[in-house]
Amino acid sequence: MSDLTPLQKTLLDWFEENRRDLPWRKRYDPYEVWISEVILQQTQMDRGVQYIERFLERFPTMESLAEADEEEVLKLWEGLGYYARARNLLLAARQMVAEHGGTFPEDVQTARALPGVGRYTAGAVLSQAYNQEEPIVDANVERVLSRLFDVDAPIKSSQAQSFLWETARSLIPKGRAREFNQAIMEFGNLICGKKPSCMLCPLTEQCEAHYLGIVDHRPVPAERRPAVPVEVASGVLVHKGYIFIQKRPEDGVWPGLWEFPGGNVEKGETPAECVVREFMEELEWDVETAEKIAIIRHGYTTFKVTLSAFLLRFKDEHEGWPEPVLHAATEGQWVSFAELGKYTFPAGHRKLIDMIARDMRYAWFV
DNA sequence: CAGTCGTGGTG
DNA sequence: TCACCAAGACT
Repeated sequence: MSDLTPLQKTLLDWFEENRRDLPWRKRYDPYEVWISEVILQQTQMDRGVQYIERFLERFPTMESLAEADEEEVLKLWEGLGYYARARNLLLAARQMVAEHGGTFPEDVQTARALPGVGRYTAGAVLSQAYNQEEPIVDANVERVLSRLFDVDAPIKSSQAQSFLWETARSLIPKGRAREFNQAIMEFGNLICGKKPSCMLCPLTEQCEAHYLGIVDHRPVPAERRPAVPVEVASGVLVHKGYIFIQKRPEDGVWPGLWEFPGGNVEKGETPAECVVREFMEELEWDVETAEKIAIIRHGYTTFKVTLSAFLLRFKDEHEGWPEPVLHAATEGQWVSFAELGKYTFPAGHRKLIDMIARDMRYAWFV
């Protein structure tokens, strides 16, 4: 421990003083670390922590998760996005119970063979749970290292990435990977953030970007394509007080989530015409719009979506329950409004449900 | 390897 | 209001 570089010592000392209480830091249990890391992928800490606590409360062990239903895992995931993570989590848990004695693998190759475990997550779990000297590079580490070493290549370029991973590996002090990896991430989160607090930083004297006065220009972001505007329309079909929902396919956007049927508004078509057409194409049902419920704006990945939502009814009288011919879903279901809470919806449709619940116009079926 | 995969916080 | 982006993985 005597041969720490100033950089290593400063980060470790800073972490000693400033480490936050986070869910997996009580025991560094491999299962808890793994769950936490997957939830935190592309997710901000403050938001992710709440999901971590709920998830670990419901599924405290590898075995309990392996026995879970996908529907329940998805429900816990609702609102987090990137829903393939949830299904991969379940698949990996079952794989670990079946093949690895219910524990997270202790070597990188085996760990990375698990669905949803990439370079970052493998290093994060192995270093934090087992104190193995495996590096990690996330957005926090990218900020810290790109500023300390003035990385001028675009941060996502293969050049920059190979430098970052090599550097991250070389910086790990012998026997202290658990502390150091967390230290550099926590530092990147609390001090060397998007808007860095250089006034509070104990590393300014070793920071090339600070010396050059270009901290705000590091890291160099990847050029980003502008979000494409998309207009969609969805319909809440009410029949005898019940609402029709369908389950999305296992691939593509929102895999395995439930939704109100609908689709993209084509050129020369109104949103209302779109919904009617979509119900015919997706379900072979002849419906008509009763009224417009709301317009909801939300974005996902490369799109910014304007969602027009309509209340629908069947065009013709129906004695019983018409059978849908599913063309865009794996399952269909008639449910009461109260039962909608048990299903997992994309954020935009969840917003729609909340709006309906609060609108007195719809008290008759809510 | 560049595109896909969400969402809410933030300035 | 809006662009940027976060403890990335997969194809």
